[in-house]
Amino acid sequence: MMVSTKGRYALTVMVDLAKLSDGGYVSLSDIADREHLSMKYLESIISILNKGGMLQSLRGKNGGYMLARQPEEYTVNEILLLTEGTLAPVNCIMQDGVQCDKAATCSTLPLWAGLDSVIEKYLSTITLKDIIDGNRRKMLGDYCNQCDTE
Amino acid sequence: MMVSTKGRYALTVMVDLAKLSDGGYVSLSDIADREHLSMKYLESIISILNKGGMLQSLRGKNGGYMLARQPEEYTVNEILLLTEGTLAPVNCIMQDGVQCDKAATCSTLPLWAGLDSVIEKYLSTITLKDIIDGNRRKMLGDYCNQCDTE
DNA sequence: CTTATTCCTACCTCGGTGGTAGGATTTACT
DNA sequence: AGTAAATCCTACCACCGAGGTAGGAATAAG
Repeated sequence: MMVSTKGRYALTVMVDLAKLSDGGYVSLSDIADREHLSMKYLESIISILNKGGMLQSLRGKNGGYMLARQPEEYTVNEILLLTEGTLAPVNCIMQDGVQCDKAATCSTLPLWAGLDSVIEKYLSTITLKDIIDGNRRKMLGDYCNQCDTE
Repeated sequence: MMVSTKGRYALTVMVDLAKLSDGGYVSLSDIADREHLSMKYLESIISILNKGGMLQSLRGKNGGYMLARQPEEYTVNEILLLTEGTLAPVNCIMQDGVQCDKAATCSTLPLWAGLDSVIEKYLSTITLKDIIDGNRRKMLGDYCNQCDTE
């Protein structure tokens, strides 16, 4: 498992807010109810998103959260990176280069680096807007770095 | 983390054996020494590979392991699938379809399915031969499902 | 001043990861 | 026949992150 519930719920929250963007502040209890998730657990997750500058928040009555930018300005990659810390598929790939001491002679390292790159490229092309629009062609089908001109 | 040491070491062992293919049986202690890994731990991993039909083994003195097929006939995907059980990046994607009860209405499911597909496609194109040949272009660069005619 | 909300800190349980330990069995070689 | 070298098998264990729960403090609207 590469993406835990933390990252998955974070994305769910962001999508939920994206659907309601330009509708004012949305309370966490509303989100939790709509998505059938524990509000207390969601609290710790949305806190990461908020501190990471993804959201605007307002405390007190009638407070809540809203997106800080437009839905098309968020990539899935940055949302997951913020909440998960890393999306590297293996321990020997770190976010800022390589950590293993056998790296220089490791035959399998290029494979892991390639996998990491493929994942990052895919997640960086999908935005919140793609998700709320249900852009299945972009998400599911015929993914290609170079052919895709859309 | 999507691939644990189990899968990583399994691939390392397979690559090690691929480099020595057509050289007779290779003992586990030789592999462990060469790769600087615990022999006892490797034992449990190579047992999975062996039972999965990936290897041929010979017990007793001068025994050991060798590949059951040619290096180019193994994809990284099948090796990792055997040892890790699943390569799904999230819990809501299973090897044989979808498990979550909210699947029908889930906005983010197509994204996870797409990610799963991208990972599987990449790992299925790389063989043990690519790794021992150090085919960096195929592993690292310019990966594309449709353009790639090689 | 009450109510609804975000914000903050601490705590807990469970299963998987990453091994270790010890021995039984099999085969080659002398 | 006997010994050494190897695979095979079962059991065990410590640690840590995942996936939450609990309780309250601060803040803002009405």
